[in-house]
Amino acid sequence: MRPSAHRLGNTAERSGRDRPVCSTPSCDCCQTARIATLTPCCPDTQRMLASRFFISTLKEAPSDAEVTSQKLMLRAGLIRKVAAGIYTWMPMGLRSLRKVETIVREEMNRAGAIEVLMPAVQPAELWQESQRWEAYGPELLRLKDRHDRDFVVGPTHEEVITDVARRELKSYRQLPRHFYQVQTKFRDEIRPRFGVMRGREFTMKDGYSFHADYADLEREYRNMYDTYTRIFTRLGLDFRAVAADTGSIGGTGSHEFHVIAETGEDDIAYCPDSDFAANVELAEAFGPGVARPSPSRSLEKVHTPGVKTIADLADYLKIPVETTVKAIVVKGDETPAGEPVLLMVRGDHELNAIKAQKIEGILSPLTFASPEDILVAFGANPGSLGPIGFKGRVIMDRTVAAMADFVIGANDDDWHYVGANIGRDFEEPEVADLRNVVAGDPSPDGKGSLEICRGIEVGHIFQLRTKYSEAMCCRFLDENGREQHMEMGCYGIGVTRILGAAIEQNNDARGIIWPQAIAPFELVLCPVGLGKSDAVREHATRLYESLLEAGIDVILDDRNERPGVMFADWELIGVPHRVVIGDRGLKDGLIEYQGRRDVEALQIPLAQAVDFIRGKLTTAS
RNA sequence: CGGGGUGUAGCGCAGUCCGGUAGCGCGCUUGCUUUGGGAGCAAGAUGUCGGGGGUUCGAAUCCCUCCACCCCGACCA
Repeated sequence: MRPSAHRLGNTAERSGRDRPVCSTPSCDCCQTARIATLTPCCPDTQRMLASRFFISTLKEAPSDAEVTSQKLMLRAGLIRKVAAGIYTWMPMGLRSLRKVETIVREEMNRAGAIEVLMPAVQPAELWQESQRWEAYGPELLRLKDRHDRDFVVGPTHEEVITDVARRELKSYRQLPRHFYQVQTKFRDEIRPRFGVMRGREFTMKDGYSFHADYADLEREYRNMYDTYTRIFTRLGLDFRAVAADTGSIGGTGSHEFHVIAETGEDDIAYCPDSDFAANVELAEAFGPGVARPSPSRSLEKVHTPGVKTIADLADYLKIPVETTVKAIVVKGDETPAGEPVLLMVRGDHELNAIKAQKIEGILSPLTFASPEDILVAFGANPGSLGPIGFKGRVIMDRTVAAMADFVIGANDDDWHYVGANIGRDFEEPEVADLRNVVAGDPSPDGKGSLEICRGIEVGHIFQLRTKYSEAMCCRFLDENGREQHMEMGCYGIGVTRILGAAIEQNNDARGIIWPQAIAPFELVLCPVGLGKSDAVREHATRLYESLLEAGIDVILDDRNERPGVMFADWELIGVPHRVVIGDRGLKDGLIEYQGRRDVEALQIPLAQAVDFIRGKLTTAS
């Protein structure tokens, strides 16, 4: 430890202690230290004075900030932008970041995972071995060292960890093993956006588990599902585990963990009455579950001049959109390729490309038929298309299958049919799930109906199986002495993104409202008139000491700012609890407490302050 | 990468069309007054006008070029 003048002059105060500590936060020694040296005056306590900390708030956000969390993080001085998608974590933001990391580590350790730290820069050879050197696009940041050897800045660490595992784990006796790390990743996103929510450089907790058989992988997968649930609960976030597409990674099980927020990038369908939740693109859409009514109207061709869209049509005919049917023409993949296929979806529903392209005979990725092909096949242009008179393949959505007397294009420009009926007016088409689910649809698990909300993906767990162990020869000897590939699981948490998501979910006009568990400070103590009132100074100091002693993560705002400035700063920063101490209340022996979400402050007798605050901190989330 | 837009003081912006010695608000510095919701008065400091090239007596302004950043589309923690 570096000796400093102010400490040496304060020996009386530290007698009886091993390490130098000054006894009051606003003592002369600290006042001197503030000018004399940057060494913290009390490095061995949690002591935090606003005057020694770094607070840098902005009244206006930089104009390139887009979303709420980004603006607030910039304004509150949590982060500063260095380049597109690359940020410096300022002291205030770092405190929150560390708290998130700590919770993640505690729960990962508790779940039996073991921490490692792998390099950010990795040799190209490993990526070539897993074939991802080619498979990964420009998102993978590649670089050369001075010897002209290829490296990447790791966007993820499957290769490195698999390399570790194949060198270290030889026997089934060493399995299972779960290694995790908290590391900086780099993904050269085409379009970094939304501040810390989609940065290029970001912190991620990534864990990789190795198993002797699939049953054990499944066991660990459930263990991680529970662990993630515990982590996001402790973080104080409103979240949902969502069934996800296994995508190109393959494997059977995959869940995303989403923080629920209006500004999220993903649509999630969930059932309020059960645990069901899935990406809107993935949730199965059912029909109304009732038999198709029999036709009650005759088919009638009506003139609809200039009507091109479903909205126009409903508007023009003054009918509900739900009585119309949308016709979408896509390319088939059967020979001859590109043969148009007609898809029918109810007017107010949305075609789901993922579902459609999975249907046999439809070109994947889903491709719309060209206007020329449509004209040839239908004799009309988009806007007036329908199944009546069309000779090709027709597939209708389950909901359409239960409709009668609907409105559909007449395959004649500017004409539609009303009173159209399946089977009577055209041949019964194939039925498939073609659309996105909407709010009110029955839940696929049969327990009530679905709601739609938006979410921010903050975690993802999936079963890799043997994809990497096979590609990289990661094998072990089983109890029969036979060589086998390890089963692998992979579990990620977007640590930096969590902070953005937490703010998206918790803010108001004044600023951030941190969940207590990840607030940079739990409590701020604001003395009013610190510079001119001895009583305020004395009581604030004493109360501050008591709060520290009670183990509370408190900062004393000793900047001697005007109250308006202090309040505005701390509300922007989002500290969840505030205590104000001033002459006004002190003359009646009172201090003031206000929670960040509270409308009014409470007057609390000074004598009960610590107990009261402790109570508030333990009951708050 | 394709299409659109913006670069002027630490932050937010005006000035550019129509060339003539660069401005406003916030912030910053100093002094005095103030001190329960982003203080008042006074005095100050701060700009390669994104870079380079060109046109012109003269360029933030017109032309060319490069760069950075942002917005709209596919990826992902």
